[in-house]
Amino acid sequence: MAVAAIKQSLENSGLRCTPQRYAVMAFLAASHRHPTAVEIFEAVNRVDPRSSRATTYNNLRDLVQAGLVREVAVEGRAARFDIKGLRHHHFICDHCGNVEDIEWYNIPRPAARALGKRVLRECELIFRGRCTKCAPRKASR
Amino acid sequence: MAVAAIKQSLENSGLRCTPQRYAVMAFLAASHRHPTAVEIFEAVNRVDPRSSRATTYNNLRDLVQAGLVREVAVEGRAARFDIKGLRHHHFICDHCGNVEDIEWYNIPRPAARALGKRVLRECELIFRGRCTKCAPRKASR
DNA sequence: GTGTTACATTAGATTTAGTCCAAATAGTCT
DNA sequence: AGACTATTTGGACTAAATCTAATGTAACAC
Repeated sequence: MAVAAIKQSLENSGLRCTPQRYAVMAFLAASHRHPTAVEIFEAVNRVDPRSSRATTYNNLRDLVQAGLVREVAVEGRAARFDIKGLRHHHFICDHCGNVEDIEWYNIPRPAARALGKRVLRECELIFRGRCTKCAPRKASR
Repeated sequence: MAVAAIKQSLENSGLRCTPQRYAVMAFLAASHRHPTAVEIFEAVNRVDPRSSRATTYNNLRDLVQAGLVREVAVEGRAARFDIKGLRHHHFICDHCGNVEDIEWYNIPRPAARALGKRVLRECELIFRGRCTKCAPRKASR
């Protein structure tokens, strides 16, 4: 993702493109993993400009709220973050907790009856199992 | 779920049916909501026998590991637990964080190519939006 | 029954993840 | 420049969950 593209999407969302905010976006765009907030905080602080922990969390919250970033909750572990580029599903490794992308494909919506009066915003398919790295080993947890 | 049925499923999983463990299962079986660990802990402690916080967490961990209970991580909130009865999907309310069941229907598996060497254990469909209680109100968070 | 062993429970300290706060700073607009 | 608002900051704080080490309990063999 180019510098200008990040700037653009921040401004389109009514968010200022501050150095700290930009750094979070740039790191997420460059990373193909799904880092935790702490990983993002540390990565940003390895280069200038520095960012405080609170700012990293604030920015992640704002970016999620603006719909630019997705937050993925993982059982028993810290949440992971993911820039919203191509649509995709998620694979969560039972063993190491890493989140990986699975190529998008359409899934049928639930019956209107099953949904009732609920207002559906989005569906998300989550696969669980062993990632490539953890697959060959014997389960140990 | 009957007393005997709970006992049975615990023993089938190689878990002793201790009073504390039983109480967790019984509460989950009786509850149609998806309580958090703290809610379970408090509910169990309103009746005898009491259970410590650590025990509640231990038991939930064991039950999840045994496949009798499902843990649902919710962004920015405590995890919720769910006895594995009828298969179902989940609806998570953006507003109040409550988790509700959506009637099960089959979803297509990902292409073998997309999965690669990963070992798939299960798929889970998560819907997000507003639950019936939160739907009519204007968004406030 | 008694001993042995493995499984469970407990209270409380600890860790981890994340939020809150009030003051300082930096953009943006006119 | 001056006014105004968004943003950042460090540090205190909170909530969720885990760890620890001591104690208790149940099951099985003898």
